[in-house]
Amino acid sequence: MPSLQCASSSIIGDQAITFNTQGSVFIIMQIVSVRQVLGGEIPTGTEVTVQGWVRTRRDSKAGFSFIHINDGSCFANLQLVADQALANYENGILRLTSGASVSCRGTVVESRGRGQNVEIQAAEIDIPGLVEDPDHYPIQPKHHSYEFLRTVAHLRPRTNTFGAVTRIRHVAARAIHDFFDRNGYFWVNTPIITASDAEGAGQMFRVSTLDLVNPPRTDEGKIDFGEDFFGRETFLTVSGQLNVEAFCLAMSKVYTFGPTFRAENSNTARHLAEFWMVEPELAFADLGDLATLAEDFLKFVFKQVLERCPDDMAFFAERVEPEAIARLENLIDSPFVRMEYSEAIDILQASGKKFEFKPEWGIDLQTEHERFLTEQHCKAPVVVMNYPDEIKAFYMRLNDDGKTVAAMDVLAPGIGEIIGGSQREERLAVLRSRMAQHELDEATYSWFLDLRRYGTVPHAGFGLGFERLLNYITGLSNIRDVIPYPRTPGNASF
RNA sequence: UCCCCGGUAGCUCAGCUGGUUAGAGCGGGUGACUGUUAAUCACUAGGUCGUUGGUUCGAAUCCGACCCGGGGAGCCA
Repeated sequence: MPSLQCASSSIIGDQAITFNTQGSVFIIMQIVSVRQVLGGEIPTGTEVTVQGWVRTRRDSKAGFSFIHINDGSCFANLQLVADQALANYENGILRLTSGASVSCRGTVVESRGRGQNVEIQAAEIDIPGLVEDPDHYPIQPKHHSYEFLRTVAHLRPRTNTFGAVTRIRHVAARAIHDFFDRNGYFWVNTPIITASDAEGAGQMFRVSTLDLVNPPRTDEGKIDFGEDFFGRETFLTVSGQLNVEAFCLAMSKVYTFGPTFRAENSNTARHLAEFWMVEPELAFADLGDLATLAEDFLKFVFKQVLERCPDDMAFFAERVEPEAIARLENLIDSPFVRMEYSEAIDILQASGKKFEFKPEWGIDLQTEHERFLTEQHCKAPVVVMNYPDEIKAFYMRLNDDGKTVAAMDVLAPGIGEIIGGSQREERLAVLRSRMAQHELDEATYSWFLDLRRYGTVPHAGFGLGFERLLNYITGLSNIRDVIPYPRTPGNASF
């Protein structure tokens, strides 16, 4: 609290702290977090209450026990020293096992052991909940496989790994909002329920209140969605882009950040049926502006995570991906590699590598191609720009060459496509002809076409998979390990 | 959805060219010891070997089907 220099008092959660003009701290109520104690915010000699869950307990026959607790506030555990003189020592403290909850009143003291600067000399340890059946409690102080932890998604927040993931996820989300806020973007909450299929970005989940067993039928015997809740077929959104474009052409700089749904039968470490997507859209901008935005954006988020989560990142570097910190630092310091799609194809063809799919102008880049470019050729994230129009969506802007569109993908080592974006086709006539090519019904998109009729401007935007970003930051390789409750084909447990 | 690999104690795994009572480490319990650090040492409990059919005198082990998980691919963020 050194930054607080004038007399003041504040209440944060359950604690009330009063400061005098000299900066001394008087604590009235003293429920504090492990982070505050270990961070040196609480002077030694102060009586406090700390609360959390037991990680390990060790007993000394000299008549006391060491209890390590974690409350999620930070990576590190706090050591409680419990003397046998405590009233519930025999019946309570000696029965503490991993996972039990404790509330401890005690004094912050300098530690007499190594491994921590301070610890709590307990005066009283309340135990709201022991672990029943401790020999079957799944979370032990040892290595667990990620596969196993997914089967206990309700308990894995208690592990080092998932605690770190949760804190980093929070900080990254905050950083995303901060980045856009500082750069004049407005957060637009686009609808979750939608009647339009955004460019066929993927299979959609149907939203309906019809009786599935006996639905109303039209005269032709088809299901009568006119009788459905919204009077038409509706789905969960696969992208907020089309909706946010309308706000872009009024607010200039906007973004969405929310859940997105894809009913694809994708069984990979990179796909979820429910994930969070960030979609900025900026007016009066071209593809180059967009690539710059993507780069600035990623660098800002990475920087924030490194600054605010050093302990968590150190853990991932030590246990998961040795390069986790170094590669973020390198990325922050160096410009992204940008290349034309045509150039990427040339590089792949000249590489002499044997690919399962032969790189040829006109095909979409395969995972093996992306990996070569990011992991071997550039050893850095790569922005590939201007793809053949046949392999990209209808709304992407047709380039003057007539055969490519102003699309870009940001590819990250180990993850593949982390961002996909484009400059949008703002010319009404061109957009209509591209819609015709894609056999899209103009009536469905009439409002989207209006945006080109009434004060159209060049604009561009991208989509970023939030969980893929977290995979890249943490080095965790499976997308199911960076979201609290993963939804994948055949699995909606918890 | 396709290709490959796997499912043995609460967890991580060994055992699998078929053959007595299926093992280890961690975790749990008991005890010893210690300002301890995923402590250490001793003892101990704990398993219908994914499910289901089949081959065989005999199956954790071989074969089929199914379920679940992992890796890779496609689709994409």
